[in-house]
Amino acid sequence: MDPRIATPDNAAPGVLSGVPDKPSVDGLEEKWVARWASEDTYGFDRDAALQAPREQIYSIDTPPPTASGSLHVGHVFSYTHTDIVARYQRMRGKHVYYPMGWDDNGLPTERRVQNYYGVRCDPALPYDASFEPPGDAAAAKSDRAQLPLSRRNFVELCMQLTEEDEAEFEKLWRRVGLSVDWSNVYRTISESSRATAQRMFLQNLARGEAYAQEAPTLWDVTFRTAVAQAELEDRERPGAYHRIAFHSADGPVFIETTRPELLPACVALVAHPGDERYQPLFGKTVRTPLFDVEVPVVAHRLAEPDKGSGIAMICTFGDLNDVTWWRELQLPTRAIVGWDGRILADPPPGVPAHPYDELAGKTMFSAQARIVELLRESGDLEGEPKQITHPVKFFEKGERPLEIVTTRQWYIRNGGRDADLRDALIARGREIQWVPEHMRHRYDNWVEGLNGDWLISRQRFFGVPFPVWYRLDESGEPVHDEPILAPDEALPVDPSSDVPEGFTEDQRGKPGGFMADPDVMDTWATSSLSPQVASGWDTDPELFAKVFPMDQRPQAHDIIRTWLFSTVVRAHFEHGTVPWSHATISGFVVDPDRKKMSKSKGNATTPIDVLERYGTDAVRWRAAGARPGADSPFDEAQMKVGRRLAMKILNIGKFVLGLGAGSVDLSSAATQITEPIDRGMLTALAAVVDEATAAMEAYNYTRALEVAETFFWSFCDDYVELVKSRAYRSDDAAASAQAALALALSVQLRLFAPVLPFVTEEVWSWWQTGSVHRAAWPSAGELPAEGDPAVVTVAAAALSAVRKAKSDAKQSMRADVETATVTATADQVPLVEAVRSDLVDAGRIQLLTIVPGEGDLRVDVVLAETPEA
RNA sequence: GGGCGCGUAGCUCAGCGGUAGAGCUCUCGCCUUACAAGCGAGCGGUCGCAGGUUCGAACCCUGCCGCGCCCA
Repeated sequence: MDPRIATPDNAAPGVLSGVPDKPSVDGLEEKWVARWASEDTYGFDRDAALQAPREQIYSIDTPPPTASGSLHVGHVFSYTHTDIVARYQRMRGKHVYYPMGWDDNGLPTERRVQNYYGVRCDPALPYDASFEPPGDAAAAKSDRAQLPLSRRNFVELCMQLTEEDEAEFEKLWRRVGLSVDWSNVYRTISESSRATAQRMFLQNLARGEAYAQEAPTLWDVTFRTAVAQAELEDRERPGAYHRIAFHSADGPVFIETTRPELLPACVALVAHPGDERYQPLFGKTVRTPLFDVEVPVVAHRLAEPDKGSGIAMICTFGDLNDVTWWRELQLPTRAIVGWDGRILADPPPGVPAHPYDELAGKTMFSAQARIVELLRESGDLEGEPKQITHPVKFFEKGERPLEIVTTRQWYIRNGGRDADLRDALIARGREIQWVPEHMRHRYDNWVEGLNGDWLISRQRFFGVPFPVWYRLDESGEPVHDEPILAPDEALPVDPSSDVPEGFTEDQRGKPGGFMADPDVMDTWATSSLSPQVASGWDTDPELFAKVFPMDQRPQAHDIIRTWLFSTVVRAHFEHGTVPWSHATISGFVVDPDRKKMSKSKGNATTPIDVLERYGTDAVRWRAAGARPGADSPFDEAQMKVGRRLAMKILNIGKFVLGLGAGSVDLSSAATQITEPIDRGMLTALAAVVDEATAAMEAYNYTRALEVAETFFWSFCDDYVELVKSRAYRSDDAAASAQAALALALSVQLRLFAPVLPFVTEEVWSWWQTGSVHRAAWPSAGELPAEGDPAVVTVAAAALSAVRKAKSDAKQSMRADVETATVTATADQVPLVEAVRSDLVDAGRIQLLTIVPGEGDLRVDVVLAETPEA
């Protein structure tokens, strides 16, 4: 038995057995986490839910945390927000479908495995069944020292490490008190998730919503993978404008460029159609310096007259504008940038071998240096390069500027190239209830700014492969136009080890044989299916029909453009609906400098430490103080306040139950409550219940907590102080107080239960059966409606005035008052009279006089003589 | 450059047309039989600035200034 729990022998007289002598918040997590698990308090009753009407179900599309990462206080806050809502909905009697997922898919896991084991994936290597990871991982930090191993071995390590990580995460989440149904956990890399992702992809493909295309693509040269628009970020980088002369019959035409090394890739010059300076040149041609290639001068609205000389070279491809110009003006392609970010060995057609050979194989940096030398020698560089800083596109996880490389990639349509689809997706956004409301602008903003379809293929290893092979023709070239798709019953497949029907493994990579599609899906392409994966689209259609579209998608605001949007796209195509009715957007926890807390910045606070020092309830209390969508600073002083509230709930519970409230029959309590102040207090509580309920319905858990808490402190400090001596007695007036205390405790424990699950459960367990978390959310109907709350406020004001007199006289609150004269308005006089006896007891007043008067309530106090110290 | 949000007490934030609020901090008290990891009392603000609407503006409107985030 827990030593903190008092046995009947040492329990205080009149206190229920099981109530500890000295309640403590410490140790409650261990006790209740174990009990909730063994009693399956948060289990989802599938059979009952299937019988229930849809509105009796509440389903949550929990964000699967990145298993390879580590959790910080920010995660604890946002997951707590969701849990508060889940607990509330459960208490409202709903079947709460609240699974947990792990995102163990993608680049972060790859990197973690590389660093943890000191290995790297080399897809060319064969599988080694006896492979054991090196024990001494720390020694192998540098890229060169990493041990190469096959893709299958690498993926096995990914699976292994993420499983360990996930076990740790689960332990932490349980300690945080998440009321997740832990029998329902999914992994984004699991067989069923892979099957879902592949099946959904094939559906998209069959309906024409997915397609492959050879096209210029933003390319990270470090990771050697394509990246999507959503993964871009602009960074300010130094650069220089080079003023370069193109040659025409009428003399030189000067352009200014930050990328002179792309000169051999130039296919045209472009100026704005309204730019009078260049009107005469439109439709004519000029010749490039050094290479002497003839290129047209064209007009396009995207050219910026006030940038540089107002005329620019179009290269294939220097930036996204080049891609637009190339596409819209139907220009030729002269690609010179390779997958490794170096200049290709051979010049594009029409470009002379010399001086191209001076650049071939060079990095962009050295190529630029060399071409500047050449231009200077030929006299085509005018003046010195002008240093500037300008925004350059980067992969958000990358360290080198992106290049644009023409590759074959898979895309899903997202409205970036289709106005009708874009409008339909914006309309979907309007069907979603956003919390807070203004977050929908982020969505609209993003969808309206899309400039291409969603690129979903990545040239990586640990992810869901495309379930596709290609036949190889007689010369060994893949026939991309006729992809071989995996049959539905075979999913999930790994085309790099599975063989398509009609072929044998020894035909892999041979002319006349086949090859696998080498790519894996982008992490968002798989996580965009979290509602389908979590709800059993692929595994439990009956359940899926019941819980989808889901009720809530909780997430942070930084991934509205990625996770949220892509989820909407997939549901729109597959189901013709939104994926959920509500999107609840939590803010960040920021450090004292208002910087987002993140592990990479080194300013993250480890949650376990905070949870241990202040207790889970204290941390959850602080989390609940951060309103939906609002960033909130991490401040340890606030945790202490939460801890104090948790302690207070334990203490008031113990006290109230000890006063006799523990033996009150709650079902008939209302009939025993006769004293005006008791009825007034409960009627005030009824209003609090209504307000808290309305706030919770609007997902405003902060407001719900605030009203409950304000009431609670005044309940403890004023009401309980006023009635406690009466409650000690054994007459009808005592019974009234005891019944009121019991009702108030029951209601308040339930109001606090979603935010403070541990202490409320502890106190509940002292006198009730079952879990408070399965009890009904309180309703105003449980409480007397006709009491006058003003009785409590007037009595509290009078008591406060008496306290002030004692405090001013530097006396103990126990000091006797000889006379107290309350001056109150005519309306208030009967109210004060109604609490006369309680007031006299609480204030230790020998003679209380109540007189009518004007203005605010006033109490004139004469303290009794103090005995000489 | 566009969008969104935010500027209220030293700090964190409520309030969003009717006499400026809470918690923390700070100060001064109090062994008070639920709680000293507690309790009581107090100090503290021209509500970013400037106009406007109104009998009345922290709140509504306009324009600035500052901060943050998202997108170009």
